[in-house]
Amino acid sequence: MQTAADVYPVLCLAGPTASGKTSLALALATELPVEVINADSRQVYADFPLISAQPTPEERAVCPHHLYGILSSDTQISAGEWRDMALAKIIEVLSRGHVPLLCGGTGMYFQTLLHGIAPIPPTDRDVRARIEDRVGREGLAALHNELCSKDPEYAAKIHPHDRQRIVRALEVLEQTGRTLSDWHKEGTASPVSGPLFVIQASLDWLMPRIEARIECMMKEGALDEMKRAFARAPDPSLPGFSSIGCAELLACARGTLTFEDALTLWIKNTRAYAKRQNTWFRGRKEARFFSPSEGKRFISEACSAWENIHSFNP
RNA sequence: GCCGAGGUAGCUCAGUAGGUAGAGCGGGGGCCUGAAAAGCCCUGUGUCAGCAGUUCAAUUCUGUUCCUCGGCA
Repeated sequence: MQTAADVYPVLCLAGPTASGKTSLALALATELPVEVINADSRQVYADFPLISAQPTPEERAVCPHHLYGILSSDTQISAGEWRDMALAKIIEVLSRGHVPLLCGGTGMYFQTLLHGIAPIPPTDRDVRARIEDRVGREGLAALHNELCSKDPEYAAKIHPHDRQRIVRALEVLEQTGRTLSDWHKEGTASPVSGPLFVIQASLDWLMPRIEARIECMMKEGALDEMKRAFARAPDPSLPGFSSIGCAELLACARGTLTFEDALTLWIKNTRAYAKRQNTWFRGRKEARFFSPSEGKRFISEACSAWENIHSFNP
């Protein structure tokens, strides 16, 4: 049973890439003593401030920002690890009497923060590598069959081609001795609560902004940023390199893509990503949607939401 | 102007030994419990360039017109 003191209030601002989250967050900072906490799985990497569209130093100077550019490219982060870091930051911000504003585009991160995540212990990288190796030798179908007999409940939920989830399920089973579906039945209550504001922007509206942003990134040295990161850690399979744009820029640097083709591909992939984000957020029943032109409404609703929360948590 | 190769889904192309056609990409829709900017699923009727001919039947054969791309002039 949770007491009121165990509930940590937050404000959440989500939306697809290039929908204007950063500027809205800063606008809110003029009304409330906001501290922004990053809820974006790519903006945690220090080597890619430009490519992952982290707030600029000028933007960060407006109010405190947390969890941006904190990891090296070879460091893996998981949704659960992010949640633990974010929770620590939230508590810290609240202790200063400030407003934690979670801001980002990673739907799953908001999900884990607001609704919790199964308490599965971290898994060993070697275990996954071994299972991946088996996929290569025995074929995915064999491992899917294995999952069907060992954890039929979870196997029924995923597609036989879903390699990532098949491997994950077998890995958890091997390491914890419990099935994933079993783990998922554990209570996942979260001590964090607050409104989830979502910018709802159509792809038609987003596209010109995405194009402009990427062209701007190119001008501001995205290619150099990638080259520098690569010089520091010359392995594009490292976790930090999975931002959209990295593979495209790397191909350009290696000469397998022209500058123009890399740009086109980067834009295309970003569009597909924005589409997926929209699909994710659209399905959140607790979300409070607003259009990009309703920034003022967001500000006032966020302010009154915070006031309400505060009357319960003085 | 001549010779050759082509004109099939938004794009790149496959194909039909004559029975009105299919992949990839793109687009659209969706899923999502620790890699999530990841991963995965569903979704393709288009005068098969135009016209005429042969045929029960032509996108497929023949003729012709137009267009594109090479080569020769």
